Amino acid sequence: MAKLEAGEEIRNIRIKKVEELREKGINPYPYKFDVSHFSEDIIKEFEKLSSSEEVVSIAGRIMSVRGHGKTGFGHVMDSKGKIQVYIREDQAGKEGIEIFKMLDIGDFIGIKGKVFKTKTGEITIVVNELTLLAKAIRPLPIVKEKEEDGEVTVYDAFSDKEQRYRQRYLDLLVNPDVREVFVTRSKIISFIRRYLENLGYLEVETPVLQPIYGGAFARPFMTHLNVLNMKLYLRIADELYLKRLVIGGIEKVFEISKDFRNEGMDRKHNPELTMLEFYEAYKDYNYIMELVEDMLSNVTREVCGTMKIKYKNMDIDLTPPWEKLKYYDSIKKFTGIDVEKYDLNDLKKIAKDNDIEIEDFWDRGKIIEKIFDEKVEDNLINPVFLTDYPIDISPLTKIHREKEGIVERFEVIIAGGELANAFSELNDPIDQRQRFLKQMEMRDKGDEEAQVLDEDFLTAMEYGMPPMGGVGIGIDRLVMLLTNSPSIRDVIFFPAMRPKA
RNA sequence: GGGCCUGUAGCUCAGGUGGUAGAGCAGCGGCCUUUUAAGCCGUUGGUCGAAGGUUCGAAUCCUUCCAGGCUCACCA
Repeated sequence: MAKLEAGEEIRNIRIKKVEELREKGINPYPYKFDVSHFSEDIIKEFEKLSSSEEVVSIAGRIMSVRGHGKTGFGHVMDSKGKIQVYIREDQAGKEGIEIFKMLDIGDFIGIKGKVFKTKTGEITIVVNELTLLAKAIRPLPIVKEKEEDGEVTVYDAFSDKEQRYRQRYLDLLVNPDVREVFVTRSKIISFIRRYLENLGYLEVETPVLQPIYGGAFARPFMTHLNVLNMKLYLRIADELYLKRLVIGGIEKVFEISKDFRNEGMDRKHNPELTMLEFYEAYKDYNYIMELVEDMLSNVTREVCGTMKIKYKNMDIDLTPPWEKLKYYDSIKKFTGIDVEKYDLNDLKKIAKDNDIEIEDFWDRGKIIEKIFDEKVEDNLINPVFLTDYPIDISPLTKIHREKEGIVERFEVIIAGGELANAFSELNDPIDQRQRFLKQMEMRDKGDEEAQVLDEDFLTAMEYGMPPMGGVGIGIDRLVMLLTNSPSIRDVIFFPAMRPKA
């Protein structure tokens, strides 16, 4: 042992117990155990199980122990909940009691026995056979609960956020709410998948490793492919590959994927994030708006039981129809500034007058976007479709059919945050090339997040791309909203953390 | 990156105008055949985030560093 670590003593005692068990002929790590019921089933089917005197078998971790000499109580936790077990020597034998006395909280055990109710009315399994399934040699954080008039008071909750994120398995074991959040996350993703499949969408997988990254504004992660001695990027979006597939005739396509953005980490950002993107040929952004509204309001009802939810201290109603507001009108509404009337120099001055920091090389669109982010976004609590964005900040979006300088794009803002971003997709290859060139110009001027010209993508487009609508939806943000989680770290099992010192 | 705050036993936390540490739970040894924050008796356990400094003496004061939280900025 190179170094004595904290808790070494407890660990040594437990290792000694493992040896003792082996000496007694008990395998502390056997291979299997047949489970007949989950804890929850036993509680639900109690009447039947107790009158038939059926022997049930369950497995799980022992989470509390109360010994009483030749008897003892404890709670066993499995994937569906907890149930009390009661052991007594005249039922489980001397060996049973012996094993029971050597148990530590956190050990996996298997129980065979009949179901009954204690005199305090708790459904309990009386142990006929106790099998140790796996000995734990580190102590679990102990959480004690007291139930009084239906109110559960938690003592010594495992609450250190750093440790909870770093050792999520402990967090999951000990804090039941955490599991709930992730179960909901899974339900949300599964609902969306079914929803799109029912509409005839095909789920696909496109490259994570890309020679040229694109489809969003973000700094990428870089890596290297040894065999071809080439630089590769981890994707920041799926967009350009999914569009290639639509070009290839897959007219309704979606992907749920991890994207990677080499940017700051905070309550709303994690370097790897889960993104849903879907594209449908022959549709425009109006259609996508309807679809997104229907999908998100229904997934909300599915997992929350209602479309009226609470997020932090906000009451949010996702019942359709959602408000529609033109992007420029939203700025007018909350700042009084009619950005359309001003040219680049005017806007620079307005930004300065409003204490909005901008870079010299920025174009109109970037400045307008910044004004929006600073002054408008936080005010939008209930779902709103913001429509018709400046062309400068939307290089993959088709120009507006009626008005110059803007594009057919919308974002969904809920609770002051962007949840979805969608376009009538640009399918004119000549225009697309121009937009890329403009982005390259911005990059040369110092915009590190400007998009990169993708010749291979342009080639694909030049073979003909149907008109289409498409959208990207941040799944982590959606899960945050629907589980009332204030931080993105609460909806990602293993959020990015600095390595421990 | 800025500001504020935190880091003491396995967990949750006290202590702190400087005199090398405490509680509850967990653990360990007992007693106990319906307990449930079980109880009762006894008891172990900590280089007080790290390093350096001031001092006769530092968990406490100072500096730097590390990790984290909140917040602002940045961030499609």
